[in-house]
Amino acid sequence: MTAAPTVYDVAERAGVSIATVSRVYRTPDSVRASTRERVLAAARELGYVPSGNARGLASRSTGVIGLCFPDYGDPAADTEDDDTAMLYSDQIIRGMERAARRHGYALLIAASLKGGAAGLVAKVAGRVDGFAVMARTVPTEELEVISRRMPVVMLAGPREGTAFLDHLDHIEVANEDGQHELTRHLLVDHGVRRPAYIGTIEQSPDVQARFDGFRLACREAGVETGDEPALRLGRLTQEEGARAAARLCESPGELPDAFVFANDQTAVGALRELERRGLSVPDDVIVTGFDGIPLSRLVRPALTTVRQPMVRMGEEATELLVRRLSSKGEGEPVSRVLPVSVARRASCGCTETTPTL
Amino acid sequence: MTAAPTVYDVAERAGVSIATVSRVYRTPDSVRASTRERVLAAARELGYVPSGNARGLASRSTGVIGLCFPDYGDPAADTEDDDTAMLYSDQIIRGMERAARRHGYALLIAASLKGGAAGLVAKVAGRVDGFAVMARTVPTEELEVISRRMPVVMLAGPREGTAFLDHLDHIEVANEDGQHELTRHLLVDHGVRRPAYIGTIEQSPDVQARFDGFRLACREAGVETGDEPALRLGRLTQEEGARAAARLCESPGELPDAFVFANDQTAVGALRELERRGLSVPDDVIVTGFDGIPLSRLVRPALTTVRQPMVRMGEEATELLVRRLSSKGEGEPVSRVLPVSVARRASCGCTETTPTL
DNA sequence: ATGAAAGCGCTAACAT
DNA sequence: ATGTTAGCGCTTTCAT
Repeated sequence: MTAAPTVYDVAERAGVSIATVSRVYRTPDSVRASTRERVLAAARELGYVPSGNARGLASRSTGVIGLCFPDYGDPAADTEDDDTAMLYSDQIIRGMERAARRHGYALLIAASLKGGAAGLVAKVAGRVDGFAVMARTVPTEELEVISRRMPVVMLAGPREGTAFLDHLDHIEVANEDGQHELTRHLLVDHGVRRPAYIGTIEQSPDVQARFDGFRLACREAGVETGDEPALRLGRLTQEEGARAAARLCESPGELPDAFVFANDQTAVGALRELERRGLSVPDDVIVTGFDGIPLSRLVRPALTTVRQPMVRMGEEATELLVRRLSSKGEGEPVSRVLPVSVARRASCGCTETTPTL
Repeated sequence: MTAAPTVYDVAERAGVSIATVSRVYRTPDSVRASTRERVLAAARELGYVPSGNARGLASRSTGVIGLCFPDYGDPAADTEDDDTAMLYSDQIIRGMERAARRHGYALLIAASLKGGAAGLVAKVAGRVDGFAVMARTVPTEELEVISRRMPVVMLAGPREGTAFLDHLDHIEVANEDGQHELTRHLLVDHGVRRPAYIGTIEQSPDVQARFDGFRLACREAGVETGDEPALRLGRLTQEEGARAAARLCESPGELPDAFVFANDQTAVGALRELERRGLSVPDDVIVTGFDGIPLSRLVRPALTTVRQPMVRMGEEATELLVRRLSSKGEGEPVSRVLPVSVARRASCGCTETTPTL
């Protein structure tokens, strides 16, 4: 690896000053065409590439926005299925990148390490003009400090917990609305009367909002529910979902006519357990999820769920950042709620849509 | 947005020199514990975050690796399906990021803009310690120049064309082997005798290698094929695939007993066209693809195809880069070929595997 | 263990 | 239209 040429090398070779070289890259029109050509030629011959670091340092801007996301451990999915299971973070990344590209920004992504997110923010923050953070990724305190220096937008993904710093921009999805609509569908269109909600132990805002939507729908339909979910799970995994289904089946009294899960993973786990027990979905019991992960389409019966627009969330995050960047961060904090949509599939008794061709 | 505090601010507040502040962040052990605490405290109070740019400039390294990928236009998939369709680039990104994380690197991603990739490399190269490039993303010439200054690894994704710069590290998948194995399966296990290969007009190395694998299998099985694919397509899209199927159905003579497509998209298009014509897959004709995109599982019949390990490719890319970086780029260029695996599904007459639960 | 000072490669006034 | 000259915020010898 040879030492990289600098503006000085190019300038000397082209017989101009370094300022001219700089101009050729920043404002080509401010340089006479013939001069520009000479500079460009010299640069090409030398293999010159402007140092992003030096530029960033001198101009106080990088042309890069960032994303911090949690270390999702290894995807719960079997390795076989590795590339089918698209994680939230992947979708958000895609959305952010796409929008960033349109605005001429590149995207820097970094996940917290399993151990601690120590230094994650610092690492990213030091190299970008602004960034998005998936909730629960970094300590609130760190964000507090950094958001005074650059735009930060909080992404309330699924299963989050942190109280939001109220001066940050913030994007979330309509958890309550989605669960409400889905539940109403079960109650009104499928005549469900004894739905069981399966939530989590630690009440994250998202899961709480979903439960609220569930209860509201029940109340509206005159269906009785307690103030508590039928069950609370420690983690929202397939295993836990399967165990939840087992518990519900074995508990005394009448079997609920619908298992309403707080996410898709657990619902899929339940599907498996119910099949093992020889129970039919949706005939014996309806099962629904939340999130709309790809797997929800693949399972049989296909899972009725609430789809979250994660790609869109990424795009919105970028748009928000770019706007802040061009307005120097002025203006009130924005809080945006993205709409969700209910996917009515076979697990609630709706006709399954044909796979897209 | 307040002006960001610098080492000077922290140093002053902590009553030390800027060198000490710097040491606290780079080599904490070289600073007395009490001093370190004072510095850290001052930093916290001030909301100090080290400037990645300044660090990079002074130390000539960024702790970031990059990825340049092509602008895949908007995904062919319907918007509805947006989050189900995981692109290659997404998978490579995931793989690279995962591995990068393990080595303490962050990942900078940037796609070429539709128009031209002008400046893409420069933009990325200026901000990273090394990077990967998906084939056909940037002009060979630019890479030539840059690879003299930092590690660059070429990712021969699907449908590529550029001749490889032979001094770059390079990762590709076993296209020929995969197509060979798939074809042999059709010939030997399903008794196919008149397979038709559908390739592309511009012979990219990947597609060429696949065709070579196809021919080899045919030769071995004593099945006659020409030196040319039955059909060459302009673009590997679903539309083109559907048109190809139509052409093959309408051409005089016996219908081929298998359509062997160069990728999944086209195969899926063919599936649709065949269904429209009332032909049964695999009874009337077998259809196979190549790539193993998620959609290939979702269609009915599920598509038999060759799965490419794109996530793995991303991981390998990072590993290669990291190795080069720690060895200062010494050593011969590496060229790695990743194994692929055949997914036998319904479209060739194999029992369809139950969707993963 | 800590400090002083010289850059790192560029941009951004300010001249000319 | 082009050149001069300070920095930008850090790391890195070299001293102490």
